Amino acid sequence: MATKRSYQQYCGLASALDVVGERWTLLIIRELLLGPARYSDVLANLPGIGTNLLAERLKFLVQRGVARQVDLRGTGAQLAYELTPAGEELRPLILGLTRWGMEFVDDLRSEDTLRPQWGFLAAEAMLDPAKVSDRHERYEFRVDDQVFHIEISGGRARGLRGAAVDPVVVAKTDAATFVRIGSGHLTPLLAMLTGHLVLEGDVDAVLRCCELLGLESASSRTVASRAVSARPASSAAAG
Amino acid sequence: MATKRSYQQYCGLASALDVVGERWTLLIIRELLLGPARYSDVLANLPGIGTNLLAERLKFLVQRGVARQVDLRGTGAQLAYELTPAGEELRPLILGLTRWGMEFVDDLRSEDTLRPQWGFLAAEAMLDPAKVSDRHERYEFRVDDQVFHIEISGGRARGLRGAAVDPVVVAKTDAATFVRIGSGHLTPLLAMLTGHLVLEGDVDAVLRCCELLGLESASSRTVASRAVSARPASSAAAG
DNA sequence: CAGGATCCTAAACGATACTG
DNA sequence: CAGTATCGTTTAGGATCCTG
Repeated sequence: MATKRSYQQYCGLASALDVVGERWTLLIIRELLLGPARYSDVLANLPGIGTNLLAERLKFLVQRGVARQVDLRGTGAQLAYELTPAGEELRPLILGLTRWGMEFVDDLRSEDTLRPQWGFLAAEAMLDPAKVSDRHERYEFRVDDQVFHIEISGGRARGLRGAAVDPVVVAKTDAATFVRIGSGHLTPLLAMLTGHLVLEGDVDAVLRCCELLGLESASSRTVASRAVSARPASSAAAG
Repeated sequence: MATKRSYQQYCGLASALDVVGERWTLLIIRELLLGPARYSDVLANLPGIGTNLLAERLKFLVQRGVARQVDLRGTGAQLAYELTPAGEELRPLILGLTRWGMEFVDDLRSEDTLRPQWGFLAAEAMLDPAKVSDRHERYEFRVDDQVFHIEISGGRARGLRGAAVDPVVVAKTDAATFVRIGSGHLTPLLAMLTGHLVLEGDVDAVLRCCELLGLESASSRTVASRAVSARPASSAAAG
């Protein structure tokens, strides 16, 4: 039994951390932010967590009203976990942390776990609300086998899973390249030149898309300015 | 030596948690959000952390560029830690977590740690940017020995430490009452009636202030609606 | 006052084995 | 598939003492 450890501070932050501050918990919630997921799906995306720990965390999150179990048996799928509204409220915070953490992403090591669906969260995190154009258009992303898109409408942008209807930009890439670009280790230009990124669509639309995501599409200033925080050299290329 | 454990995931969130996801780390940063603090100040506000762990965490945060050491000797004070710009970027996220965690604040237990300066963060977290009036005015709070205020100006609200110039509202209370009100265990009205809160100033200004902080000044709906998420019964009253 | 060294305990980890 | 139970190993957490 988990002898629930608490900070025992009369403070909102400490209480929040008593609920979601333990190791693995926010990563579990990240998985659920992508939609309902089965126990084994979550387990597969969190190498090293151990079955008992995952079960305990999920149970605790359900108990605290952050997640709930849904029984989809009958619809083809079976048991799954999903976030409650209280859990969904963490989305902007987790996206903010994701964005903040981009600065600390080192270049890919061989032992790193990588899942294409994380690209969806990365894209959501990178969206700059202040840079949304007033057009109505969609940018589609195909990261390995995952397809998602960003919809611009009414001056607001939002990320959606699945293919876009009539996208003005389609970007095809692999998960490693996607995160490399997001973390500033690679520019879209360089990724295209090395064949890791294929961009289709109107040039101006591509530029708007890069702008929206805070990417310097052509120059390499991004790499230069971010390199300060990390290592001296790096080796690229991945399978 | 701390054999830094990492999630080893190529993802912004995992990287963020590798930096600030360990136990105590965000609470240390909370302390630094209130301004530069000495080692022993932080230690005093985090009962149970252990000196070596605090030293290790601080060292790690400095190493990762989230905090830095400042030498204030000569100005009367001495060595202190403060946040770097990268650390300051966590402010909205930590305030968001603080707000989110308010729902999970149980009523005060005798063993809970409580610091009046946390009220400042709580107030900052409760500020609803959508409910800022277009006036120019200041609300002052005196929580035990701590004084801070909220300044409304140009349609924006911000929290500031210290006394306000010409405040339209002055609220005097103790730290426990302050957090109780913020977490919905108590209404301002009830706190006044029991003598734990003294409000001075124009009635309309008080109402605007409550509105800004998301407080139902008169009704008890707040308590009723929040009670659902927690316990079946509760015993109030404390010293 | 700042923080290093030590020691012990309590968790987390990872593997495996088991159950409805 | 969705967990529970157990166990050996590792690591973090916490208390205490010590030093510059």
